[in-house]
Amino acid sequence: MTTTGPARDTALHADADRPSRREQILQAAAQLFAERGSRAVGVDDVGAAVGVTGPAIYRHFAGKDAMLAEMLLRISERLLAGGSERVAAAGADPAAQLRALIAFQVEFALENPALITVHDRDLVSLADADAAQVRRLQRRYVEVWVAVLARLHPAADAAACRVRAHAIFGLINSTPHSAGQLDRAATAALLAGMAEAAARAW
Amino acid sequence: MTTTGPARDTALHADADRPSRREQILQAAAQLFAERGSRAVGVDDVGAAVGVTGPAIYRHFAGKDAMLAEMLLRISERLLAGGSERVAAAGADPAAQLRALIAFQVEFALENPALITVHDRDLVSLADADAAQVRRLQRRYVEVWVAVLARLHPAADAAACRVRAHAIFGLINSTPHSAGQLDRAATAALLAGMAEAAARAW
DNA sequence: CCGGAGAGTGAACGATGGTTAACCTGCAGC
DNA sequence: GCTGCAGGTTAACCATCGTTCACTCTCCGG
Repeated sequence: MTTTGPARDTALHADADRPSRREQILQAAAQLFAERGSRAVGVDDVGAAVGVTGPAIYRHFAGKDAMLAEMLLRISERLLAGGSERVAAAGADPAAQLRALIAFQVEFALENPALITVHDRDLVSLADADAAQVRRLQRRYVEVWVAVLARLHPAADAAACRVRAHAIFGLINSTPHSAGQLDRAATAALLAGMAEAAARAW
Repeated sequence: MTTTGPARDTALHADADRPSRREQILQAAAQLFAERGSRAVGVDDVGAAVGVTGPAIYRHFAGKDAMLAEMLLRISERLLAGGSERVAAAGADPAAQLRALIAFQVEFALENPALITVHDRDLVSLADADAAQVRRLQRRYVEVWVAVLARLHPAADAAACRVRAHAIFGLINSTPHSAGQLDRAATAALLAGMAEAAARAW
């Protein structure tokens, strides 16, 4: 197993638009973690996926856990930031806000099935402090949804809205399980329709 | 083929209503696997959870993988059998069949959150042959749903129904994420309502 | 009373895999 | 040209953990 040509080129004349080695590692790791689970993936595997040996990882990350922690933190941050942003941009109508949130989540899930998979499968593999941080971010994202759902269901209490939000996440985040069944646009439309129906039910 | 009858060996012990040691182990393992992930749980942990040492497990299972394999196979079998049964008992009306399937899945998910969690998180930790067997059962269960959904949406093709089925599973199987928010009955009603709305959307 | 099977124990073995150490290399900038 | 740092490499270290082994101990059937 020797290094192939292209990996060398990027190291030589650091192309600005080409992702850095660090980003390559994170992306490759996400893919592998999603396929086999983080604990079943060795540092050597991640290295091999980007054309280096295992210990080279330690030039870019403090360790395997740090890699996973950064991965999950980034996902949670992207979701929270993106969700908040879309709601703010959707005006004051809760129905429009809901549609914006759904569109965002569907888009994210279809664009990053590996991240979605790792996000909830490997949270338990995190050190306590990191897991707590990720959960804090997740909770805030959930509350963004809950705020919108609460305005759509004035009679429902927050707990019910939370259950509802998690259910919608589960619905939309099912994409890794149904990959390759339909083309992207059709899947997006179907999931968005289902999510909206589920959000409004009762 | 180590699948023996349910509680046959309880006859050996005086108190027959207590589950056999083998069943205790499976149940404790399911709980631990759900909490930390199967690869993070040691044989010693499972043993300790039922009051024995690690190696004692080997009196009841060929190994750790065999334990996980039996766990996942049982879940898949229970789902397939239960789903098929409920559909058959629901008569010819596809709407009634759908309600029966939803009620069954909701009931199962609320009754066995740990099994639901392990079922889709630790499938990747299985040996190839076992994983293939589990996936075969899962596929058959999905097809039970697809058959019902296809009759509700005559214009939709099988692929769309499959996406729909996975989305509904995701919705209902979100229970481990929203545990403790509402009481069981309220959660069941909410999820069933959302699932039905999602199933009928468009 | 006796012997065998089932169940459990503590100790040891071996593989796996994360991490570290020591060493190499090639461009950057005085 | 020297020097330094960024990034890689190989080899070794070490902890963890699944698994096996050689024993007990305790029922129970004959």
